[in-house]
Amino acid sequence: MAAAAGVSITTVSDALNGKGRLPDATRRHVREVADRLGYRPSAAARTLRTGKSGLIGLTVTTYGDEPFTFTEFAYFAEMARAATSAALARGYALVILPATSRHDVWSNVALDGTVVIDPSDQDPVVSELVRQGLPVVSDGRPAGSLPVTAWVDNDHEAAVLDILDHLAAAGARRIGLLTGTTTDTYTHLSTTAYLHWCERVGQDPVYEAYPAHDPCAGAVAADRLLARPDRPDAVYGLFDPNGTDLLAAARRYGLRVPDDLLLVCCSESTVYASTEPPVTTLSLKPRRIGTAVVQLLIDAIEGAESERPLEQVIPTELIVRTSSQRRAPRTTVSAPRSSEGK
Amino acid sequence: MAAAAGVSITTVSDALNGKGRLPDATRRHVREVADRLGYRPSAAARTLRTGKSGLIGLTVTTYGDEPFTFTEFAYFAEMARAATSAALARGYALVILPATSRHDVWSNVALDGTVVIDPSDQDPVVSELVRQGLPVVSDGRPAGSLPVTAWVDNDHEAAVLDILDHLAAAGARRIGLLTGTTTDTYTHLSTTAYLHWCERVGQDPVYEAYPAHDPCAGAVAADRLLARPDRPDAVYGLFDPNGTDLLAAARRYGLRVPDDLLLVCCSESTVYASTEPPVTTLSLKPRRIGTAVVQLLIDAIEGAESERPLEQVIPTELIVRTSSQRRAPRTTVSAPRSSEGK
DNA sequence: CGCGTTGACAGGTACGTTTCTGCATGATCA
DNA sequence: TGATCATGCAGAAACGTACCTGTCAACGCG
Repeated sequence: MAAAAGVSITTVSDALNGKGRLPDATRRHVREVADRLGYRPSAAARTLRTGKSGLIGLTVTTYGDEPFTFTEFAYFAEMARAATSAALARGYALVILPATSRHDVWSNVALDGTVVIDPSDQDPVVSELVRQGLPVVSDGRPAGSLPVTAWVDNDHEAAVLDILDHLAAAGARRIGLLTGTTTDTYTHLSTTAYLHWCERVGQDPVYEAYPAHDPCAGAVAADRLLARPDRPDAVYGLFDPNGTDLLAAARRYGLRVPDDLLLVCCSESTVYASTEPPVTTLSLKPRRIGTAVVQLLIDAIEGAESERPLEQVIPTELIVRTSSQRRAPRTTVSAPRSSEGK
Repeated sequence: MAAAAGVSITTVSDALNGKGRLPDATRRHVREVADRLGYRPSAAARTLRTGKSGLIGLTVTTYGDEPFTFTEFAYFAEMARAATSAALARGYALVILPATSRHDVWSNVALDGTVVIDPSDQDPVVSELVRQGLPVVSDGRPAGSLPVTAWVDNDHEAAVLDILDHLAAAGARRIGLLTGTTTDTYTHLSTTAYLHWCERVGQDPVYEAYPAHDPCAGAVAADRLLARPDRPDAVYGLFDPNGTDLLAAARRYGLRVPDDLLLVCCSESTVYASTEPPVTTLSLKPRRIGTAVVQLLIDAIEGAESERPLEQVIPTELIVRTSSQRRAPRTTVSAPRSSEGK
């Protein structure tokens, strides 16, 4: 390449990178020759020399041997999409790396930093990365004393309390929960928030837990919840498919939604806008999280003293639809309009 | 590292890579010291030296500036998941690279090969990659004369014809289509197959097209289709959300599914198992496609004379549910059982 | 005893950049 | 006119690995 342009290697490098002291004529000439030859500087050599690869790991938790689960489809897809966009805009690319992947794959790719989704308590991958001096930013606050560089999360407790209040305000007397058996932070925080709320308002907890990675188990658990003798008159489901599963279960038991059963589930899916009835959902705003996580990580990589806070809480959004808005009870004569009526 | 173990660089390399002629004692010693020091060979240096990075690009088509669209969520997520697993199992990792991404990002990452999802006619990225001598395998047969190394696809025409026959057998007299305005191969092949079928059986085509990347437009198009004077009594929707949108539209017009309207849509989503009624879906088997694509690509990368065919057609699967199975018509006395009845 | 052979390593080079340093050349200025 | 200085480039040293090519000892064999 240098020979083809009749200049030295240095000049080529400087011309292509806009450095050095070169007259515009030389710069143009080199670039032209490079274009004509289809010359691309070697990414590997550049990485070796500069120590920067422009690659960011995106680590997803695995259940079994699959990288990510049905439960998280919509969330993961949106989050990954936003993260990809944000990274790209700053010249980085994302590498998908399952947390439990073989060690050789991890050490075979030169990463500038890593995004970790929902890291477990003593995640060995995270510790290893941090030990190597790589910045690690997590989606979901780190459990235990995991030494991440920064994290972004929702306020799951507040979100759950909000939903329970919302359901109670809509007339729910006994609110049930569909939760998971896994030990991740999201499930844990949400469940304890539910239990605290029950304690506070003096309601017996009514919940069913199932392995969230198994879509069939979800349908069964939804059914079980509505088959209980102490059947709830409102349910919050922590996972994406719970909404359709609960709707189906309600139909099986002849329960009308929202008349006999109020429903909310946590989901990023748009299908709940056109189910019968449309279901109220809690959005965790994966796009904002994905963007924020990547920004924090790249700030850390580039050593820019980030003016962003290193621990960010993204607000959730409750999208209220028919399933959690009870019509005026049929057994009651419709009361005169009152904006204060409880 | 070499110094710490008291041996030469060569010996370290040989010991860690299982090459050379070293006694087990030396090999163990070197590995032990490496472990103790937390030493990891530099991926960048290895890539530079060997010319192999262990990275595979995963190129997704973009609409607007977002890497992938709502329409393809479930398909993309499943396909990417399978591809990630397959790549990982052979020691490779996936890099997400939007097709329209900035050129500098593409040339900043050392790829061994690339998977392209639904490449457009004269995709400049693909041409560039091929020119560089990199293997490219596409999900979806290449349009035009795109010189991909190999491809994997479904037989979309056959799938559509199958569905139309299925609907006709269920009693449909006028079958409508919900299709897209984009020019990708999937939309094109499916639509022409529909038109051919209509011509063959002598039915006037009844279809609405909308920009598939816009979820709102889908709902509107579904509504439009059922509002037409020549309203179809059966509809096939090419895109994932069409099922729920059509169900909602049918409810608005007081049409019962499947009694007044038969419904099928192409989707990988499990929600259609528990909608009211459950909707018949066509699965394109993204997991099989993702796996096959990665296998072909890695075979090409490693120069293994693949015993796999370079053009693979993955069979689709029609998951028949209530929405496309008409009960015995109410206006007719139920006929004696006859397995030949048309 | 000499010679080939094999085992066990060390040396050195190349991979393709980036970047520091150096060296001309011509212009500017005292 | 000589000293200073900016300009325009070339040389060369890394970066850390893989692998080819030695070298040196020990050993078996005729």
